[in-house]
Amino acid sequence: MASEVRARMIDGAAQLLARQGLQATSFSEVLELTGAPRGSVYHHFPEGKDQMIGAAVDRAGEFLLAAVDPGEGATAEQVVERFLAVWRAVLTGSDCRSGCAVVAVTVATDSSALLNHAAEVFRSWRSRLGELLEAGGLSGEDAHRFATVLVAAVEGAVVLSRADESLEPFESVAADLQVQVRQLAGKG
Amino acid sequence: MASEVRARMIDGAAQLLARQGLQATSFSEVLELTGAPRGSVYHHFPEGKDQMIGAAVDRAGEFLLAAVDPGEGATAEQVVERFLAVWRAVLTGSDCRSGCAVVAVTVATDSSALLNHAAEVFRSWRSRLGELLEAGGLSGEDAHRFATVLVAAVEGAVVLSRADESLEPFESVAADLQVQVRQLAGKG
DNA sequence: GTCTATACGAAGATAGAC
DNA sequence: GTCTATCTTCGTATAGAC
Repeated sequence: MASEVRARMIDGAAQLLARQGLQATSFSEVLELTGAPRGSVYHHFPEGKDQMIGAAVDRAGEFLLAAVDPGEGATAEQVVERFLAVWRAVLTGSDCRSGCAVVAVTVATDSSALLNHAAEVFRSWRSRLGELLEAGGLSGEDAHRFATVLVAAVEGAVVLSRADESLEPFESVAADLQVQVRQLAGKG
Repeated sequence: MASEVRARMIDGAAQLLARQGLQATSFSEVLELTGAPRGSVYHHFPEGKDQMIGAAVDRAGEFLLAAVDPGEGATAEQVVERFLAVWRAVLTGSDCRSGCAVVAVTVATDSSALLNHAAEVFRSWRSRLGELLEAGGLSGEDAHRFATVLVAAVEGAVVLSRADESLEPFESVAADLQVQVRQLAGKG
């Protein structure tokens, strides 16, 4: 199926972005990683590289939304723990060499189309986490304010851990965020 | 003077990194931005591009340390405000198109030498902010834990604001960090 | 849908003159 | 210290066959 090769390329691009950044996410690398046929590049992405990168950013966004979605009745603390668990897994599963594909694109592109993809992903994360935190017991105001801090702090912590080649910065920030959400939940 | 051209190139590279990322920070771009003579590239950086980038990362690190250094007797709140002010200025002075050079390198390189430069810069920021926060009234434990969150959250917020082409994510995170430091200062 | 071949430009790096 | 010229490699993109 056509879309199967396309999907593999998008997933591969997202992985490469997270691990090596935008520059290293070339068609050659994606083809090598996925085993996709070279001839299908411009068949599946007639608008070229930015189209593939944009799709990879969207994919990374959807992946996190799916991973963070709890069953019924998650507390705010559990929502935070779930979000942290996703990123902890990214770091531990790669010896801290992998990070966030969306951040990698955001800091390395001039294309306003790609920036819009990234902005939309971040907005969707903040929005969904805000909803889940509110459903988990926080006030609407606290929930949406804290969701923004949560996304920013975790993204920053992932960068720090990649630089440090160590989980320590991430875990330090993670512990602090858990304390914060407990405080907010306790005051309600 | 030889080192004057070299210093201009390093400053220019740091600016380009912050604004356009590692890929776009080519020798050609640096020469165009700084007006440095093309012939001096491998005179000043015999080890090539990574040497220039590493120097630019170090430079960005030192710049922030200098900018955040207060006069005598700054409170913890003032230390936080000062750190935030530096990054707010970076964003407002560039229509949110500029971010952090160190982050840009961290997410875009495989070189462990460059990662070490970045890690050392982040470590120096956390360490110095921790000292200043402790001098500003926080307990030693609170100071160093909060310094890490501060760096991570602000770096993440700068990325979010670049993607969003808006100061809103940054200011939302900034407000939250100020509330946090006030709480920590109040409990002491 | 996939292939090969190739055009085109950019970037890093080197050589040798001045 | 700086210059021009050049080499090599690589990445994007296109053309046209199968």
